[in-house]
Amino acid sequence: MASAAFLDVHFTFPTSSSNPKNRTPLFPSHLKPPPGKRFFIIASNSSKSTPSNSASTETLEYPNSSTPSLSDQLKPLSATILPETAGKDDNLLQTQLLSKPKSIWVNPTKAKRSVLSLQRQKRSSYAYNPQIRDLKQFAMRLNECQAEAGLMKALFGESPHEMSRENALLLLNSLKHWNKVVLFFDWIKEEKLFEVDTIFYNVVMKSLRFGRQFDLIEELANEMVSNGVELDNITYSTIITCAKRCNLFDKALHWFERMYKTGVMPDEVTYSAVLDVYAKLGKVEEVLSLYERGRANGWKPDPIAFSVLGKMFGEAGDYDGIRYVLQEMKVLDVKPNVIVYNTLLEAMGKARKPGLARALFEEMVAEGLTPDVKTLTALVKIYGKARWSRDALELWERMRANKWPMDFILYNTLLSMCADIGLEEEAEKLFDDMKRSRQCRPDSWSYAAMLNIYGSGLKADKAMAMFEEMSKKGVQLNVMGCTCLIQCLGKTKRIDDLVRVFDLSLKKGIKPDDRLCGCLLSVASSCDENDTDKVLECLQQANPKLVTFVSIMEDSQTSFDSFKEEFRTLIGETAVEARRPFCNCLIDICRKRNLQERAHELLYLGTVYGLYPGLHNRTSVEWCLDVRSLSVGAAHTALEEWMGTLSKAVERKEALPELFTAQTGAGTHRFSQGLSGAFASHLNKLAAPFKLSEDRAGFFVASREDIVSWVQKSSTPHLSPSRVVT
DNA sequence: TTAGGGTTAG
Repeated sequence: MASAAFLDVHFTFPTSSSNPKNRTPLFPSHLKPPPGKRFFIIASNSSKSTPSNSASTETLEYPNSSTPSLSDQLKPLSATILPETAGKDDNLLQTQLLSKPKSIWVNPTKAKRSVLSLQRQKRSSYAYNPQIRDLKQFAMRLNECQAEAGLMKALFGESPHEMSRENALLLLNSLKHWNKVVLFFDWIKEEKLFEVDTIFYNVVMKSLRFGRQFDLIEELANEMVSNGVELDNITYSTIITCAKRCNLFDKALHWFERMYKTGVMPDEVTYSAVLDVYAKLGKVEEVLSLYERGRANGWKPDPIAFSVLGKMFGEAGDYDGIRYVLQEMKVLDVKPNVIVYNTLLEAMGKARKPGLARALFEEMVAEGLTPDVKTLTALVKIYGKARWSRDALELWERMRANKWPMDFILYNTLLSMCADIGLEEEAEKLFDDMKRSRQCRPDSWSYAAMLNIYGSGLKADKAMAMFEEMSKKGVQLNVMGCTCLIQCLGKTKRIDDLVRVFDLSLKKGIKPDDRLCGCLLSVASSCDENDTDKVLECLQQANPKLVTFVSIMEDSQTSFDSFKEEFRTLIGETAVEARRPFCNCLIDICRKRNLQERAHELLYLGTVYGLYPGLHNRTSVEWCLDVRSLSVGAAHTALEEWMGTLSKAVERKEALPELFTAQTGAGTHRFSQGLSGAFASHLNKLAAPFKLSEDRAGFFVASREDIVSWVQKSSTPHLSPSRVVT
């Protein structure tokens, strides 16, 4: 019988070796657990493994009722037994574990106790059922029937054939909604037609999983236990994956631990399902620990297990991890299938490795695999984010030449890629393709991508035409499309159109998010007073607290302390990605209204709350002000603040570096254009001695001598920083 | 296609 158990769970064997002295040592001497440490027990009293899928009849004794959780148990394991093995190849692992007295659980020539059964659970075969047609028809009738529970149960008795075990199973499999499946199952039990066994429970659970009814699944599992019906690997994997899909990860792990406790050894399906649970929890160490443990026991992971690992490393943006997965597959001679390639491509994208993603894709094609829509979607997205226009366009050509499959997500991803790279004509062509295609009509995402393209190119007429077209075709505008359009209308100063679009959007049910509010605030910060009021009226409907903050900001009676408190509350309630834009726009508004001190206070607060990380960089040879993530007004404010700081440093005769630089970026990014020019004119206004660098694009530079002489020449204390930020 | 695991969109 299987008798692996986790950790310091003591168990007794009702066999000749129940005396601990007769057992093979649990750990090789070099792997003995340090005193007081808990360990994962994976060894056994027997040199032969007898994996079993059935519930154990062995008595398991527990020293106490509070068994440590699996993750607690895994921690000491990963920290002590196998810490340096993760990420290394299998040979090394073998060498490490075989170097001293032979471990009973790593010797590949011997079968051994393991954490998983190396044999997948066998399914029972079934004979062809000649009544299948009638029963399927009967199932169809039941599926269409809307009757209440009592009537449904009466209908079950009208089966065209005798309700034998086989017929009932067939019918159970053919019912679509979990509600009816449960009703039918209850009926079978009430009628006592035959004993329901594990397979029946498994079929019902599968249906419940589809309906995400974890509570009901757990109820059934407990019913099995009380009725003495065996829970097998299929039962456990269904329970575990249902819990996972319902985001009940603790439940998933609870049932996994329970398997071991009741002596059921997981097979590779259950095991990889659990790897995925840990992966989804972001518990990389635990996943690797289980993985290595399985490997040390002779498990040859299949593509599905590697897909789980690949996805996990992708989520973590861990490139070394991705390489590890590739390496392991190579060592074990496991050929990746399309899904594994897709997962690894996604992962490469998340790890920001476009070149390696391209190489992997070529390898996949060279292996003779045909990329599917997910493969292509992943790659298109990667090229777009990397702004690799040539590769993106070549790929598109290839897709058409090879007649590779397309779907609406891929079309939309291609459109988004065009927006990222600024390929207007190509996007228009794609959009037309899409309109002509039978399966893929443009939807909200497609239109949002087009609005993004026209918006960033400031093509307000075309953007408005898209907006009208959507309305005519009955395509719902989404919040992203709305944001792109509003941004475009704001930048092209079509404020009346903007107000109309905004009002219509609200009527159509758009729920403004913080990005849209940031966009409105940005428009408000850049137009004349009359228009600003119109935009703030829109903002009032979307985010009244933000508008209130603007008036607090303008009120000279507001003390710094209460201003700070208001700012803290506002930013705390704002989505992370919109915080810096909010602060930038608020500073711009202050500068436009000649509220310089408030602008400096906002920059200070923004820095304190971490909205401008890396604004100031100091080394012994160079002090740099990096304003690339600032708006024009915020960059001006930061420059003034910095020059004030530098003046003080000179006056105090502090040690200064040789070089001072201000980095604005070269303006190649479509959002940062204009910052360099605006910054230069402000330098000019302050008569600050920075010059555009000839050899470092996007940098303004000044020497120590320049700065010192500038300070000495400036007789009046023209710039006194309100609060020094360094 | 009749019981279980992995992959796509600001």
